[in-house]
Amino acid sequence: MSENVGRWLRDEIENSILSNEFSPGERLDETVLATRFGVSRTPVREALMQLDAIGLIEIRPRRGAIVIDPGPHRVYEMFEVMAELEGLAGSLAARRLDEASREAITATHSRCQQSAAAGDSDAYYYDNEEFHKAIYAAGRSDFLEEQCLQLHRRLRPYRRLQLRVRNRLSTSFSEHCAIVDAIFAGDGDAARGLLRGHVGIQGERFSDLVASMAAR
Amino acid sequence: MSENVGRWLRDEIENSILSNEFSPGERLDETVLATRFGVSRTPVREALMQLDAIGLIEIRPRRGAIVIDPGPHRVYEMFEVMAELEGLAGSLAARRLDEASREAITATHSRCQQSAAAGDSDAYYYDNEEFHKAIYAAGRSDFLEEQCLQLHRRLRPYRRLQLRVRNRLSTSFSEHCAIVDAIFAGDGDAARGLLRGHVGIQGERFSDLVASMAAR
DNA sequence: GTCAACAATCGTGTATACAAGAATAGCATT
DNA sequence: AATGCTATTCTTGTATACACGATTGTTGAC
Repeated sequence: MSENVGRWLRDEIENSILSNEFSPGERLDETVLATRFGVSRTPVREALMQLDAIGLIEIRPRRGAIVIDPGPHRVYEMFEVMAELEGLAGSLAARRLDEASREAITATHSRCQQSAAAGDSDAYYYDNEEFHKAIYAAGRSDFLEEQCLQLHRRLRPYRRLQLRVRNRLSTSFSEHCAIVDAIFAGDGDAARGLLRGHVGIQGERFSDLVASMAAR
Repeated sequence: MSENVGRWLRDEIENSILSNEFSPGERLDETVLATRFGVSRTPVREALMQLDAIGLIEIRPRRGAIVIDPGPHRVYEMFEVMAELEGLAGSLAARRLDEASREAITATHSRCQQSAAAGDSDAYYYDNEEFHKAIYAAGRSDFLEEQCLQLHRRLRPYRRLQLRVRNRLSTSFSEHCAIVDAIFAGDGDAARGLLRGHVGIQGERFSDLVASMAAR
């Protein structure tokens, strides 16, 4: 547990939302949360205010907090921005690559290879995250890295849904290969384009997403 | 004043920070703020938590809140991301332009022309903001628009500093012209590239920024 | 004279009490 | 029976009280 209850609650509730324990549209009652976590309403309120500021919930004055439901279209927009940011990170990584980042990317990439070969979708889900985080870090822009990590978190549930789509696993890995090649070759523009394509969800992948969102 | 004191305070303190009334590194004492605004500590704390979540201040547990000092390098990184996001907005705008957005861009653009011609740097500062906001809106992506607006806000003080640089006003406006042409021509890639160049601060413009930041 | 330890003070973190607005249910009236 | 009004209840918003940790100042020892 974090140093103060407020932050701990924020993380706790945030996770509950991102893992769909609190469904979109659901009302978050301060008193209920307070008793549930065995604290007073004060830290609960502070956690909620932060989640509101981040954009995970909406606090309607005098009417309580509800979990925001992004809806397919907004999720698409979020992936669109994510693709752009990752593209930037990739292009920076290609230009600024140092030994440590190179090793981190290689390591996570080969772990992806293993889980892809094993067809282990859960393992790949985790390794894939680490691979992308290695690229964010390799970009050597603290601000960009933070923005990427934040959006990455918010998109986590939908990414998980996506991996369930047939063949997505091997497709994803071969895209990773091309990305790694571009970055290691120092080709920023190529890395940017490949990452944009890899992260963005166009065409039928969007309908896959909509379908899997509706299926929950 | 907003519906509840907490939000009002958040906006109030946020503005005070962005307008440099609270300098970076300054300690924000809850009690002092509470008495200053004539409220209790509770809404002050809620406002501070939100500003912490946004990234404007840092709350160190049991040690109070301080205004974050981005420092030249981090500001550069923020402009880098801003450039990327605006580039995306521009490319979307070029593809999705409708009549209303076209008119909004035209209107704000011509207002920029007037203040640039008049050499009125303060007026240009304002009109420039509206011009960029018109492009965000024209992209027709709510999420992207929100992200752009938020970053735009945070970069506001530095943008103002930049305009003080010699000749920046007319240079800026001629760049606007090219951007408008590209968007109206439906050339997304061109719009993206031009906006990236317009917003980003490379080369000597970065040293201009550092110099003006140090001069404060 | 300097450094360390202890005490006092100040400020944050949490709980609780109180006030005010929103939702709801019951009653009356048409 | 349906609709509108009122009263009650429930939840949020704000204030205040209390506790605990951090900071700082003072005193004593080396």
